Amino acid sequence: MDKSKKMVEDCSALPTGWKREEVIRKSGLSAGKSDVYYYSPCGKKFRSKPQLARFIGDAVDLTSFDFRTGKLLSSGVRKSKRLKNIHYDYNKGTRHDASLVLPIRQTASIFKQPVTLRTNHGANRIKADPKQDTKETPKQLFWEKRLNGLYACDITDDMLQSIDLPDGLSSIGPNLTDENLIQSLAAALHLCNYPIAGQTGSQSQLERNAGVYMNADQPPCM
DNA sequence: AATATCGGCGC
DNA sequence: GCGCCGATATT
Repeated sequence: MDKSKKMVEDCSALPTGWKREEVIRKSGLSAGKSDVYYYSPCGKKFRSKPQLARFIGDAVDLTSFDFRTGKLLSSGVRKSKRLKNIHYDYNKGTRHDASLVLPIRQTASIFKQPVTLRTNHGANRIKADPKQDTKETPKQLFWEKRLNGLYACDITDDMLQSIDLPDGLSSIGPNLTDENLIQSLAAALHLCNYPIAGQTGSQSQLERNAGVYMNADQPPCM
């Protein structure tokens, strides 16, 4: 068989590193029919959607994934590349950005990997409703830096102007741009059901060791 | 033995 | 008709 490069293309609907291959049957009764295969980043070959689903588990929701075409099947798929990480949750009727599903580390591996987490020390935790407090999920510090370089746009693909940072608000943390802080605040307002108060630790503490003194539940600002 | 390819069952 | 996977061919 052909040892040169196979016709294997990157699959946009799956994590980076996954490949898709389509081979046409050239003989037999089913000549002309095609078979579709996928290759995981570690090289394992998959030849059916059930087989694929068993390996990726809950990491990716494949209900809207069409195995044959390799694309997300929905009535109106956005063609913009900027939106390719955004999937639609048909159960809840809400959009989900992969970068906002925080506790899952984003790697090329098909296996879910544990994320090293920092638990908030009780002393510097923001006071919150006890009922909601039990349901809180841990976050990575400065996770919103992953939002850098992403922009909102309207249906005509025109970029929306980001709003300016209000006076009296300063960002805390390494290389955090004003725009990134805006994104962080917007995400906090969207995701949190408790007051957004910013950081409460002293400035010098935060500068010295953000890993210890930062409150990951609050945006990196004060 | 491992992999590529086609057959064909079952939904 | 087609997805899926067993059966068979190929290396």
